[in-house]
Amino acid sequence: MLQVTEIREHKEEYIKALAKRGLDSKADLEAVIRADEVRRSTQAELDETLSQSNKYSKEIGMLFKNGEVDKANAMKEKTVELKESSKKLQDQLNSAVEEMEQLLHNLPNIPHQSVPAGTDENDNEVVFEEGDIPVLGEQALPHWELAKKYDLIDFELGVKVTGAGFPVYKGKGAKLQRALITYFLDKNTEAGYTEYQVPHMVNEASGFGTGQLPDKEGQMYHVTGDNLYLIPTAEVPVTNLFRGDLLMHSDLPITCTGYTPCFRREAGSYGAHVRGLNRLHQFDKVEIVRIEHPENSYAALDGMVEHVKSILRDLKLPYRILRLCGGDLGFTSALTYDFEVFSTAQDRWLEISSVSNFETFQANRLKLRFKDQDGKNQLVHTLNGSALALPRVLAGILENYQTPDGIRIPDILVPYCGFDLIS
RNA sequence: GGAGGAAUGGCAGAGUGGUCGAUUGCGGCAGUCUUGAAAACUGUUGAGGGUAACACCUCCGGGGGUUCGAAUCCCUCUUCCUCCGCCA
Repeated sequence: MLQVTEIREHKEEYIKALAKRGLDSKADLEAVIRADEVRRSTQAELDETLSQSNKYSKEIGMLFKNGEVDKANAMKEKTVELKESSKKLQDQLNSAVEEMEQLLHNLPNIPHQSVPAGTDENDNEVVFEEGDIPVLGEQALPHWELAKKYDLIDFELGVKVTGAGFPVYKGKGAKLQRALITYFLDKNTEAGYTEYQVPHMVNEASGFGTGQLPDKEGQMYHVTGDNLYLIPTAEVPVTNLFRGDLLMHSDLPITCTGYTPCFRREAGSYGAHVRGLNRLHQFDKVEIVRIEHPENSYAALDGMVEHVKSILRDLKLPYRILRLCGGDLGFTSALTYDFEVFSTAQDRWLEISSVSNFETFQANRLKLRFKDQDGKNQLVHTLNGSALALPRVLAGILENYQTPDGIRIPDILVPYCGFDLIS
């Protein structure tokens, strides 16, 4: 959520920046400023009324104490009118605040200056590319066929038990999955991230805190009986661990990692691009989250990018990094780098990580602040990234590591798997 | 699920209708002492709105009510604790 004071001070810059998202925000921003003006003037009027009635109350108290009952009762009558007008002003204030918040909830984050303008994924900027794309023979198969051939994943069983998009991992497929999770967590904790195991369902306040609600209501599974949401990413429960906190500057940075399954409804997309592991309703992901001093957040973002790079180097997978354009940038993000692995048998890039700086956008909703060196309370910057999302990494490994003898296991994973070939 | 108790500032913990936004301790910050640090001592220190700065207003788990006046009384919701029941 954007901050009103910032909108007031930087209206023109904000309009320009939001235009990179293809958003004409002039009317909305001005409406926010207007609602805020109404809010402030109503508040001032209300304060004045309350101040007057507080004064009367104190005097009445004194009069009673001195036994001047008649005078006190006379003064009571004076407060009647004040009470009525303060009630009316309170109602006016509430509706002004509500109107302002409604508008604010629907405004996305301000893109960082380095974010390129653009309308969709075609306008994303490739900023880095590394790793050799393997040359596979004619007989190379896409991962869903390899999964079937070696009996690693059973999509039909998932359909039977739950529905499409809920795969069942079996045997070496399940073991490889577990190996990846453990390896990612080890890698992240070695880099200083503290491991957390968090709930897989969250309440409404948490969904709001990280920005999934009300914006993406329909994309989360909603447990209506208890009004809880299945998490779409560990970002939600992990970041919300700190909701409402007032930290000390010496507490920063806070760095967390956690493995969770992720649940996404993602309705309305079918066809070749969502086959196999490409898009699922339930998938596994290891997430990293950082809570940073505003001055350090972009250095931290670079650090996260380097960290994810090192994982992909370990796995020896060919990948590239994109800087998302305004049109493809998530609602809450100021700057996002997407990592994509090249899936050789499908001849396409698959997104396996998304690393973002949210600046104060989430912190403002979370009321997550810290006391800075001058003793002032400031909003923190929050960041997160996947390190990594499992299914497409698995797809990349299956496809890129396939040989006529079977699927080789990347060296780094062999100790975690206990085997080096799937045949 | 049943029966009781509780929720107060970053934390701990007083306060049961009228200078209470709240005693005190810890923590934080500043200073004295010290080569420096620790200890000790002194001072300072809740949050939000508002203002050029004051003033002023709001906030004692959330919401509602009683009253001229509520941390304090009433209703309601949530959460936590104790006991009982059920259970991996």
